[in-house]
Amino acid sequence: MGLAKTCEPQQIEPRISRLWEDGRYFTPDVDHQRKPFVIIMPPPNVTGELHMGHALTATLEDIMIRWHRMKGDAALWLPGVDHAGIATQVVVERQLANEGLTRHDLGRERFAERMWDWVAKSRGAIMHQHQRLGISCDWTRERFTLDEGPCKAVHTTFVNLYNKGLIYRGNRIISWCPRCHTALSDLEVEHKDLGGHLYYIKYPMARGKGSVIVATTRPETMLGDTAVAVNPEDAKYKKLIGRKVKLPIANRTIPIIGDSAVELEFGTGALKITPAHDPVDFAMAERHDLPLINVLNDDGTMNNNAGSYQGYDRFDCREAVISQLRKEDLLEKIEPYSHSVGHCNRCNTIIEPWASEQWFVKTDTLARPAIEAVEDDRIKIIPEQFTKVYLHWMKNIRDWCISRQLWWGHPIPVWYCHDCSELTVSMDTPSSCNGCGSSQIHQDPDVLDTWFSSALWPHSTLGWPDNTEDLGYFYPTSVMETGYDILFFWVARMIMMGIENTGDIPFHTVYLHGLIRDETGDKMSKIKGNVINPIEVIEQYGADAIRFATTMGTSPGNDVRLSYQRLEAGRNFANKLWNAARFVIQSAENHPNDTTLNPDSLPTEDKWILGRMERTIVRVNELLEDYQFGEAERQIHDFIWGEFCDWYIELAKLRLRSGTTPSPMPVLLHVLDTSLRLLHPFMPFVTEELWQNLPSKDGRASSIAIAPFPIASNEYIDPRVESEMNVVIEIIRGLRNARAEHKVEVSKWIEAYIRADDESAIKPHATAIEALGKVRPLSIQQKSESSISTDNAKIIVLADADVVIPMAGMVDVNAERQRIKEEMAACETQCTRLEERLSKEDFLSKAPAHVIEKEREKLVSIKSRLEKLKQRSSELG
RNA sequence: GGGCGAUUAGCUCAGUGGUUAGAGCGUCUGUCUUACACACAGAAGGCCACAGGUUCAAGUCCUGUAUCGCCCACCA
Repeated sequence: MGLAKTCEPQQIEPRISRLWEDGRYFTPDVDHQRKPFVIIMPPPNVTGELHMGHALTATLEDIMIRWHRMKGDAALWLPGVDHAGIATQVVVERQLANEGLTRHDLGRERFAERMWDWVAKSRGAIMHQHQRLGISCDWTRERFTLDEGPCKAVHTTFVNLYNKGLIYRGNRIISWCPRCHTALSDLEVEHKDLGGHLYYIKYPMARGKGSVIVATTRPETMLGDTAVAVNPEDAKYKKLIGRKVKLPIANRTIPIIGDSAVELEFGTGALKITPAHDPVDFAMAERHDLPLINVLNDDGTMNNNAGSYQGYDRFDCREAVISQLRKEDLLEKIEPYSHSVGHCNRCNTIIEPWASEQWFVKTDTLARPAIEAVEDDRIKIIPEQFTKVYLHWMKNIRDWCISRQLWWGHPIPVWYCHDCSELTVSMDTPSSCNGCGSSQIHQDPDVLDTWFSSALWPHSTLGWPDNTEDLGYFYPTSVMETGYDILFFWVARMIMMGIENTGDIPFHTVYLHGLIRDETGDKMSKIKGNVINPIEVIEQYGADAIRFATTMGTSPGNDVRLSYQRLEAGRNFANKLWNAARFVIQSAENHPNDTTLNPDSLPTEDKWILGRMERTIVRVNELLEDYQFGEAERQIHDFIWGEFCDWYIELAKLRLRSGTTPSPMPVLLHVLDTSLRLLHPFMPFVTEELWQNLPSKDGRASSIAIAPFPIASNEYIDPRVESEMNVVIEIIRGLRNARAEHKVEVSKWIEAYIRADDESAIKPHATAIEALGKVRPLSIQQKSESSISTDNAKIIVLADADVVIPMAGMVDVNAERQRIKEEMAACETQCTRLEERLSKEDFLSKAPAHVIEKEREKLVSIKSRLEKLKQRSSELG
């Protein structure tokens, strides 16, 4: 049974997946004889389906892992999924909403059951979708952030950091999402410039006349004001410090304080202070010992501190306050004002700064070694420009709010006592208070930020805090490959926590890829409807095509615009390879005895393709070492399509048909086999399927996935062979060019003469030139035996040989004269330029010898060409 | 307000100091030539954003400018 005429991924992929699964090729053993190469996969959220970003991540990581596995390393790629706190809770809450329920209707326990039902479904779906991409990770080691092991790691870390004073609880300003009902870290707040207003409000002096005018963008927060601040250097207000103003609407009296944080130039120079709802004000309140008045509920409505506005939504309250102020003639003016407003990065709701009791990680101590690790190059970031970004963030890091008011996540291992103020922080559930021994204790109801467990991922997945064999062998890991958008969220925190927990860096290299965008450069989003679903694409174009489309020709850190054209290009390349292989395999069936490659008697084209392949292998290995996957892939693509298929196979066909010896069969098979192995990390399915169909299987690995990656021997790299073949290729191109230019019918055979300086270099290729240039007969002449009639001849001048094709009635001698004239002019210009360069003292003394030599050779060849052009020109008269 | 990136063919992008700057897609001309029309053959198409500088040599390094994009930042 032969191969299908077209590459059909839908037929191939399931079969190959099974082959890999049955072979257990992707589960490495701890083997101290071998070098480990380890990637811990960024765990996708258990929110549901994979998107294109995951496909890109998976592809890049698979390229690295497959390459190292083929090189003989113990390649471990550990997959997993993330419980993804808010994101997943939102998904399940939305399902409940469809049933007319909220999580409160169910209660914590039943809600947790729903969550785990969802996880079971989603976790399997993610694994299945990943497998369809053909990725070679070790599913036996798959982890979930809420598995027992990672949970133990989380608790251990929390307890350790608490005991070291690096985790603390405090009443501080945090960003609050009124829709998610939870605190967020600074990173989870997205700042967007919004067109708003700046409201100028009069605060009348408590005693005497006059007022102080303050400017604010959020007038509703004035209900929580506890002071007005001015700059002590401000001549205008200096004398007011210490006096009091009457807070309108609330009818409280609040002091005027002096603080240098107030900008003289901004607004009116007087600042209303709302410590419970603004970070700057909060800091100022701490300095001046001002009271905090919280006026907001957790859902963004006003609380009982807002007096008559209690129950108002914050934005309705703003309107109401403004109209009341207007009534009282306390609104000086309203100016349009564009400013940056924080939004929840999950639900896009405008966040509120809100003073509340939360847990924090003290980051400065943790950041120091994380900075050093990157500065002294123990951790290398690719592309390099992100090193600066990382260091800048790390050096300005602020404490990390880790408590979330959600029901889904790692519970905080802290218990409060009803009878005393002592906290019990413990790995295991305690039965009594550490301080007074009371059994009246209850656990903190909050959970940890999802990124807290993610920060431990590289070591928690390998078994930490237990001293497992995997941890000892596979940690530190090799490469952390992820998107640049989570450099701070994840990478930075993994470095801090990895060093803190294990004393060692979590990975040696950080490879950051760009974002997948649509063909117009927009981010893909469900709302915009421009999402390309990877599974649909796999079904339509095949997994190899999607892998090709997302990585071919891309470079680290740069965004990828994905289009259907790119996907088609991937599919087309797979099909091209498929058919080339099909040709080779079928030919091998017809020539079963031509199997041994004899290096001593190879024709030029054999040596040429082997040499070109070796060059490709050298280059590809260099590029892979250097994390230039897109460029490596392009090199392989260009070699397979542009050299192997376009030239070598075409030349080989002629020899196969005529039965010439030596047969090209061994070279065809060798180049195909090597090409498949070179390409395998990039396009695993089609290469495996074809490799399984290669005729000789003696002593070979059972899967291309564990076959050796090609290494160049440099045996066949020979510039003389390359230049000889280049002449042949140029002659053939010239002939085809001439035919096309003169619209000679494809079926028509024409005569041609080649005038060559070195007849012996061309003679062996005469048959090839005849066949591929479709000329017959072809005569090769010494340069001296000139004088070919030009009246009815079309003349083509080639680099190192002249080709003369007599074609009665088809010649335009004038056009040819013109062409030659133009080419001569171009040659002369270049000649002059080269002569100038070669006469410059500086060039000769400073440029490296091989560059000078090259320029000299170039000059010689151009001069000889010029000679030929002159001769031709004179023949034409 | 700081920082980073981009600017190369009609479009999307490679190009990591050294020939005449490349690829895919698109366009135009031919061709179903026994591996492949998801293909083959050929062609057209570039002041490498702009201005200076360094260098024997610059798309590539430096400085500045412009446009676009991104990240960070507590001026209400």
